[in-house]
Amino acid sequence: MPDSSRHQPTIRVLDVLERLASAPQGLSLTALAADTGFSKSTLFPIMKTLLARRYIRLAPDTLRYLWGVGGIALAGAGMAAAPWLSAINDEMRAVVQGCGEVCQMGVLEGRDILYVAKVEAKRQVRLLSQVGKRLPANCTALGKALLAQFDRARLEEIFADGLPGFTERSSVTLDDLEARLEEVRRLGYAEDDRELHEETVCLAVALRQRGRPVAAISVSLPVFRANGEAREAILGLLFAARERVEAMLDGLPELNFAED
Amino acid sequence: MPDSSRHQPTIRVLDVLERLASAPQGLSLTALAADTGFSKSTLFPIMKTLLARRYIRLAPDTLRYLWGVGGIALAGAGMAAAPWLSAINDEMRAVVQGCGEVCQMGVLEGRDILYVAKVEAKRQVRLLSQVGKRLPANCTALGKALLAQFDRARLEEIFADGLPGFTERSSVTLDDLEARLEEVRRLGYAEDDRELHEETVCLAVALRQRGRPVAAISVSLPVFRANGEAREAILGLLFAARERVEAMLDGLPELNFAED
DNA sequence: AAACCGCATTCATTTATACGAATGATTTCT
DNA sequence: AGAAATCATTCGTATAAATGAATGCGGTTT
Repeated sequence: MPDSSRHQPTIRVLDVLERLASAPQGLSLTALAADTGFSKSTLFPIMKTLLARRYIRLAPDTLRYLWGVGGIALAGAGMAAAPWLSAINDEMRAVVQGCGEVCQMGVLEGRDILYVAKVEAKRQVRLLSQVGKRLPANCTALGKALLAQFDRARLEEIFADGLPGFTERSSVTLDDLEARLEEVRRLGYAEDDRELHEETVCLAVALRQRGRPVAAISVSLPVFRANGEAREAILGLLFAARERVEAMLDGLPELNFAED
Repeated sequence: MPDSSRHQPTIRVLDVLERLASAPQGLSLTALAADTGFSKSTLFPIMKTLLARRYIRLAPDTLRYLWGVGGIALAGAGMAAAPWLSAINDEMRAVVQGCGEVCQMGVLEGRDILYVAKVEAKRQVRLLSQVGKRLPANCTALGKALLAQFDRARLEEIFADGLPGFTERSSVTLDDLEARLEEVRRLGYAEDDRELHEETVCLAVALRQRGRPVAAISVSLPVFRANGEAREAILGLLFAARERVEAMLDGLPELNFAED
């Protein structure tokens, strides 16, 4: 069936941009073809065009495609449309500077978390997430931080197709999820303890605009570094960031993340 | 001749994204078709796909396409690759807050200025530029701020195909351009007095990383508001922003805007 | 030095997309 | 209230792009 919302040429371009956006050290054409599932000959003219428009550039030594100034220009445009993104990004950088772990921001999209921004740390963690990608909200700290605003009825709507699981610790029943969300409401933050990935822990707080959660930020770290001391420090940073961001958001017109 | 660097499907997607990126109040499908030169039926499936991926969203009341969270995610990726962009953007916002006029940032690309970021002001100016677009460097304040680093020989290389002109005040000879660049070096800022557009004036300063200019920021305003007092105020803001940005850039690894 | 690997690039054919005209739905003007 | 304008959407056909196999190129191994 020719579904007009699955226009292949457009999908190809977006996939390339997204894949490249979260590959700081770049990707070769072959690697990109393998990653996206499109043939090299299909991608070739696309890459040439993106190069000509400077959305990407070729690493001078190795033949790898990197994010370029054209793409950065889009980022500039995005910030013009969403000035709060830049401010939140600064707070995320402060968090990363404070704890040395990667910080991410996400918004809720149906039953998924859409990863919207990321600030890398020196000590890298292998993450399943990447900017532009989606992961089930019930398996992520970001997701649970945002799902905590909903009652049982709303959750049933959202997860009408069931709760996907990644590891054996993932909440795959509504009852389990609801118990964890109650915990989130009580503590003021959400946690993902190896629910998405066996070796990764995440802590997240929701960011509210005039009481309404609009996004969430999280810190991810490998389980072997997630001792009590580190967690305390990270939570302190997240709470401080939340306070500053919310003060800023309350002064802005309403952010709209309407579903349709 | 089928030039692989002018792949139409890719161009269409980029044009749509760029056009929409610099339209804060959104565009209808028809307006977008008129703007980009593609037919509505061509754009239709592209828009549907961008909608499905949340790159754009439909304004609930009016049927206009707006920049969406998916696009914002790309912006997040761009900022992850270019953290300095967010910092510069903050300085640009400070400039706009100080003078109430639009502030833009650009990088040099051959003989053109590529507009990389923009912070809008309440009092809008009709600008020829928009984020992602290119304009001849010799006709813009941003361009001249950055061209001032080059000697005669390098300028001859860059403008081997001649100097394009927009108004009768545009510098269309190398001699004229060079005299103006000398002025830029002397004063420490560049000016475009109705050289791009009959009713617009721009002031720009180059941003240097360890002495090497990497980008420039400018303020644009209509000629009827460009009195001596306003100019003084704007230059003060630009100089202050430059100082803070350069202090920040000097602490970062080298920015790469390689041509190829 | 010859054979090999990983890479970008080209080519002919199949296949999917783009276009302009026509339709239907909604809003704006008189 | 009626007419005109504006908008999204669909359709058949002309056209442009996608595909996988084949080619060419630089560096590395046998």
